[in-house]
Formats: sequence, structure tokens, C-alpha cells
Amino acid sequence: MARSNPTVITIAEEAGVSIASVSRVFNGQPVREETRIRVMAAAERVGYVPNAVARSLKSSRTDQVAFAVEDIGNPVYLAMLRQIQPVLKEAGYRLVLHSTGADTDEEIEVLRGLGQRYADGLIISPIRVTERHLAEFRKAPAPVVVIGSLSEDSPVDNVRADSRTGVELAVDHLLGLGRRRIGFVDGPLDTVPGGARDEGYRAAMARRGLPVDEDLVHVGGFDRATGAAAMRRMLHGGAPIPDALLCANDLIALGVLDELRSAGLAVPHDVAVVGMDDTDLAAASWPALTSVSLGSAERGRRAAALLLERLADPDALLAPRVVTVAPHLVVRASTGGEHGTADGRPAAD
Amino acid sequence: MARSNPTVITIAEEAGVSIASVSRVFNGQPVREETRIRVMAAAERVGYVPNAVARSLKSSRTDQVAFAVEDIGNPVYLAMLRQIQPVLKEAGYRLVLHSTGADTDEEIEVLRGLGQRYADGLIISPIRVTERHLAEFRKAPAPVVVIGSLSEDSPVDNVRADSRTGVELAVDHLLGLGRRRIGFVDGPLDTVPGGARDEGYRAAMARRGLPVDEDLVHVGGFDRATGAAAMRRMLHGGAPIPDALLCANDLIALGVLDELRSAGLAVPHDVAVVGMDDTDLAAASWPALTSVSLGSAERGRRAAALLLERLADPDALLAPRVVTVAPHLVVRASTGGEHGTADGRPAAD
DNA sequence: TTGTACGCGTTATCAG
DNA sequence: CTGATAACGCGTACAA
Repeated sequence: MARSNPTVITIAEEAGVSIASVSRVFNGQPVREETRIRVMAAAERVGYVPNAVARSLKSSRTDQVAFAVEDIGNPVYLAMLRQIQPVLKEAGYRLVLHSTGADTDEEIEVLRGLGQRYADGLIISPIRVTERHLAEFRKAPAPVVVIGSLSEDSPVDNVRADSRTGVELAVDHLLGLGRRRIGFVDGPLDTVPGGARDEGYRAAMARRGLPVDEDLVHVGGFDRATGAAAMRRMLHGGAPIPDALLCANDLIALGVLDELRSAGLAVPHDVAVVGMDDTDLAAASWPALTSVSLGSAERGRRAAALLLERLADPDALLAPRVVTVAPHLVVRASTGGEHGTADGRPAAD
Repeated sequence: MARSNPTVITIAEEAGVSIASVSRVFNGQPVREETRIRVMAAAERVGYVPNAVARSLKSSRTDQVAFAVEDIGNPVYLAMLRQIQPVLKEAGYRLVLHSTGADTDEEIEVLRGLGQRYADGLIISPIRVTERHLAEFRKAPAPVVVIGSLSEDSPVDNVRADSRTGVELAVDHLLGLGRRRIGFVDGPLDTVPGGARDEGYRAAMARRGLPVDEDLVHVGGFDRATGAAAMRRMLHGGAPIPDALLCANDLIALGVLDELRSAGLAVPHDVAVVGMDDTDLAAASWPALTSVSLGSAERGRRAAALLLERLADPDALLAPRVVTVAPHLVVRASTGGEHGTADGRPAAD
């Protein structure tokens, strides 16, 4: 259906002008009006569209930005993506999406891949940050923005959540409800979120002068089964049960709810439950889940903004910047608040 | 930090060979072992990475595939993406993501954009299919696969769901439970999914010899508020209330559950509820939601496979293919089945 | 096996 | 204002 694609040369011949004029027309440079008309007419006639690749080779800009996360199915990363996408589009960039899987090597691969120059910049949210990551950040051939906490002197722009404050918000909320035996269920401690949330929990308890009862602390995966297992252990372990439970994400909290329900305990009457990340699941569950939002959406938006600044002026050589996004608590029924609502979204066929 | 990027020329000089040899080394072509070593050494020394853009210009392949949907936040599209991504990666393609918004013009823009040759192919799931879409499909300069029902003689590969059968599964299930007054809540009829599901509902009822009571049919948006509004109307409208409700997606079903709960009616005892799309929300709700899966994940996977076939042999000129993915019912508590479970997913910081 | 030279489609420079 | 021509970085005939 498509014979060999029309190029500037095709158009030049077709319009009886030089290829330089064709180029000028398509780049809005000063041209005589008649030339303009003829070129546009010729282009229209043969359906000419400028080749993005050739353009990139010449300009050494791809108009693409890459976004790399471990699993785009994770609502937290999805929330970031949903903010990043429109910001980039607005600025004229396409989005290249990498879903790396739990594999650290793949993340490194993405970083190195930047050397191929298929993208003008990268936003990445690593699940763990290793020395290799830092090394790659340092020698990255294009601007990189990292979402997730980095050490203070890291070589790249960094947008971070504030888990500690987030956890404090939840603890204070529960204390305000008169709860004192506040349990905690976390994911792996060697991940960025898992580690930060554990620290946050202990710090918050200490600051309130509350002892941490290790019988009420459970570490597993960031999944529903972990929440159920933790609750089961606490219910049947012999020790006094908690009157509140803080969960490191909403999925864990759902598991906790499951188990409380089958044990015939009432939420929040017997046990109050708080999740983290404030995903769609929080509003969908019953009772609707109070959840600590760590501002994933805003982190995405801020990261995109930082990157765009660098791209706008690649030679600026600004010092690495650190942006911290404040958490906030979304109170719903699982701690005695109001029921939440979810926004609408169309189906697909 | 990075002076002008190393190119084949840099390496050639550094290694004391010709640029052709450098190229050969990096493309696995026969080279004397010593040459190989020296080139690799030189490349290592200066940190050379082949430029993807230049390579593309030469090969006229970008190793990129575009995926375009209305809103990547929609769980259905997300499910597709999650399958498409790894398949493409495995085949060596990067994924360019377009989230077009409800705007049809933007979809057309994406289609036309293919002319810029920034991608080797496109997978698109349009919310509506207009004449303009068909025209663009016809003259697309690269292979296109459409997810969503197209007319029989459409010019491109097409992966479709089977809403009618899906709805029938649900209706049969409800009939099997002894329900007879089966209501229906749908989204806009002029969208692909809305239209298909409405037809499916009426066909299924007719085939079972059941009359459609228009008092039990409600059309609104694909959102939670619509579900609540519909249920409210049916409860307080004066007509006998339904003993079962089929909802065009899970979000609508959640709204229905909300309203039933505040009316003090029991699910499924008084009213059984069925959702569609089988998203994460279905397993998260309480009672867990029976839902019709239209196989979003499989549709994504199949679409990717079709596209890869075309890309593998661009000259094959196969006739357009149509793949229909079978729906299936996931029975949970909202119709009296077992409780569902959700898979685990890590949090992020 | 290796090197030279050209072309991929554009943009930019420099004369005219 | 316009046209010829040289890059951009790579792959590859073709010749040696």
C-alpha cells in the first residue's frame, strides 16, 4: 500500500524547490508565501510526514522520556505514571515505559540503556538502591530523576516521600481515638518502602513514649496474605490482641480485614485498621479503609517537572535537587470516620 | 562530565582499525579475534554505546511499539498493558505509551503520528470507532492492531471481547440461583463497551424468555455514583425491586453495594450483584464481587502476539485477522459463592 | 579479514 | 529569500 516513503527530496521535486526550502517550511522559518503554498500542497498531495528518526539524528533530541518502575501494575507507580504522562505530553515528549520486574539488573540495564540515546531523560523509581545504581546515576549520559529516598549527597535529582511523618500521622490519629496497643505489619525491610516504614513506626512510637511490643509487629510481603497471616498470629498467639493495626500498604490491610471478619471482630470497634498509599482499594473495601497517602501522584508530577527543567536547559548544570512530598491521612470508616467515595472510570471492551 | 560522545570513529581511531570493523564487532559479524579484542577494549575504555537513533535511521526500524488507550488508569487497559509490556520486551521492543483522554481527536493524532516513524507498530484500544478511525487504519504506514470490536470487514487486525456471551454467563448464573427480576446498570450506550453490553443484556434476557423491565434498566456513567443512583431509583421508585443486578463494570457494582448497604438490604440474600471486568476492586469489596471477566489480560497478550507476527515479516501481507477472547465468570460472595483473594503486590516509597 | 565510500532523511551553514 | 552541500552516527556494498 505504501511505496517508498516520501522525503524532503520527493517534496522538493514535486514542488520544484530545493530541499532546504522544504525543511524551512516545516520548521516555520521565513519563506516566500508562494513557496510555502507550493510545498504544503505537494506535501499534502503525497502525504508527506517528516521522519522523526532523521530529525533526531540531526538534532540529537528524541523528544522521548523514559519512566522505569518495578511493576506498573502497582497502584503507587500507576498513580505516578498518570501524572507524569500528561505533563510530558504537554511539553511535547513521548513516554517510554519500562516495567523492570523485581530484578535489580534490569534497572541497571535501563540506566545503561540511556547511553543508546533513545530518550532525552529518565524518571526512575528503584525498589532498592545499590552502589551500582549510584555509579550509574553519576555517569548517566542524560538527566535522571529518582523517585524514592536517596542518601543526602546523591548525584541526581530526587523526589521522596516522607514515610516517617506519614506513619506519625497514623499513629497520632489512632492515639486520638484512644488506642494504645498499635500493631504494625510491614513488607521486606530491605526494600526502600519497607525499611522507611519500619523506621517510621518505631520512631513514632518512641516519640509518643509508647513501647514497641514485638508480638504486635509482623514482617512479610506487601500482599494480602501477609496481612491475614499477621492478624491470625496476633489473634491466636496468646498475647493480648492489638486495638489498632497499622499496615504498610492497603493490600496488607485488606488481608487484616479479612481475618478480623472471619474472627468475628468488629472494625473499628474492636480493632481499628489503617493502610498506606491510599490506593483505589482503600475506598473499595468494607469498611472503607483509612489510609496514609504518601502523595504518589504529586511525586510523579514533581519528578516530571524537575526533569523538564533540566531538559529545557541541559547546560544549566544545576546542583542535584531534593524534593520531599508531604503525606496526609485519608480518614475512612476503618477507624471510625466517614465512608469514602471513589471516582468514576469508564469500562472498556 | 561527558565530552562529545564517542562514535564508531572514536573507537576506530582508538583501536587502530576502520569504522567498518567497529560496526562488525558490534553486530556479531565475522572479525579476526584480535580485532575484536582491540575494539571491545577501546569501547570499554571510552564507554562507547551504539547510538540507537543513527541505527534506526539506517535500518528503518525503531524497535519501539506504541500502545494507545484512553486512560491508562482504567484497570482494564492496565491489565492489557501488563501483558503487552513483557511480550514486547522479550521480543526486543520498547513500549511507547499514549494516554489520549476521552478526546477522539487525540486518538486520530496518534494514528497519524505513526507517519513520523517513531514506532514500528501500534496497538490501540479506541473508546469509540468512527469513520475517521477506519480511514486512518486503512492508510496506516505501520502495522496496527485494534483491541475492541470492529466491523467485520475492517482493514486491520482485531482482538475483541465477547460481551454478549459474558452477559449471558452472568444471566445464566443468576437464573441458576433462582433470580428472575434481573436489573441492569450500564454506561453510555454510544461507547464500544456500553453498546455491546446493552445488546448483550437484552439478547440474553430474550433468549431466556424473560421480559426486560425498563424500570430495572439504568444508563449513566461507568462510575460508582451511577451505581448508587441506579439502585436508589430502583429502591424508591415504587416498582418491585430487583432480586439481582448486573452492572456494566465493577465500579458501578460498588456503587450498587453502597446503596444496598445503606438501605439495610443483604447481599446476596435480598439482591445478588454482578460486576464486569473482574478488576482488583472486585476482590477488595465486601462482599467480594462476582464479576464477568472479559479477558483483558489475554486480549492484551493476543494483540501483542499479532503485532509481533506482522513485525517479524512486514511483507507477508496477511489478510486482517480477528481474534475473539472468551469471557468467563468469576464467582464470589456477592452472588453466594466463595470469597475471592487478591494477589500480592509490593508497596513503593 | 579489512578498509573506503556512500546513503539513510533531516537540519544548518554559507553563498548567491 | 533560495539553493547546494556538509554534517548527524551507523551499516554495508564493494574493492582490496
